[in-house]
Amino acid sequence: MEPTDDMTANLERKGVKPTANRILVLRALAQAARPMSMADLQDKLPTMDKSSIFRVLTLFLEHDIVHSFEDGRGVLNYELCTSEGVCNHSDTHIHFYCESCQRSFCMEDIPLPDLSLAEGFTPHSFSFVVKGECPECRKKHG
Amino acid sequence: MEPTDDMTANLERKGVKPTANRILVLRALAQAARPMSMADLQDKLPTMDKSSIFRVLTLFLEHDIVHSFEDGRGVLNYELCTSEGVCNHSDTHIHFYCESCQRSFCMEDIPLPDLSLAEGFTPHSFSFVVKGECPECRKKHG
DNA sequence: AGATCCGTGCAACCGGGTTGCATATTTTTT
DNA sequence: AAAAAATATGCAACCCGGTTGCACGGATCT
Repeated sequence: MEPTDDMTANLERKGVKPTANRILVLRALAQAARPMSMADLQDKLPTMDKSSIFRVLTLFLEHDIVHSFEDGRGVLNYELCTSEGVCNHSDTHIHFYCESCQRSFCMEDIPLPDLSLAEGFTPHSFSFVVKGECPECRKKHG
Repeated sequence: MEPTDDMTANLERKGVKPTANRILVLRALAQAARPMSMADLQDKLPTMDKSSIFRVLTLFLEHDIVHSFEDGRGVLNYELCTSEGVCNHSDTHIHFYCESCQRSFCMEDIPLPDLSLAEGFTPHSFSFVVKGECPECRKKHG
């Protein structure tokens, strides 16, 4: 995990004032190294109010620090944008949702299939989720 | 639109007793010829209670009369299963969600891209949604 | 210091979805 | 046809994720 100094630097580089709460959220996301829902973050950050987490995430979204997507249940998940300059937006990769442990995974390596839509439909973004069982759960009780 | 007799026959063939409410829901879905959310159905069927619509839909799901999927906002949409015997489940085609008019469309003709998941991930179902603008909205204010 | 701005917590709200329960309505039994 | 059993419906209430109004509190500026 990155030390707090790096967290601070990251936030400042993206134009966000590094308050205590913002560092908490950023660190939680970095530690998880996996998309988290607001509920996940509330569990992990019991000192923070739900609305504060929400506002920090909203701010992070606006500043391309995180991106969000819906997991298989219609719940928003947030994950850190990886690359330095450009945000690795959710519409550039597929997500896997484990129906057993309710966790989301990024399938960064799998290329997005390029599909040709019907005439007249203008795509803005994509949301591709594969639901199933993750390797860990498969081992445990597969 | 199908006459009421056909609606009744359809329901009976799938093993569902054709009550007045069930025919109403079935007809609404058939008329729309497009996925509908519960909210859509509540608008279209003001005589029916929300919970009744919900229970009819749940029943229809169990009997492969409709299938459901999440549109781009995390809202469930329901659409009639087309083929006679086998249900044309949601995971067999892509959906398009128009961010302008909030309607969902089925892209039945577009083949599902076959993607190879990372080792150990077991897929059960897919949810592929493309968000953007539909032809109608594009014309109006595109 | 005083005035201002911004971040935060609390409570309340919203909308989609879901359930418990009591009342209809239909079906079965006699 | 009446009584009993089973099923369908409406109403109200609830759950949960997400969101907002508001007032307090700490930081910033001059």
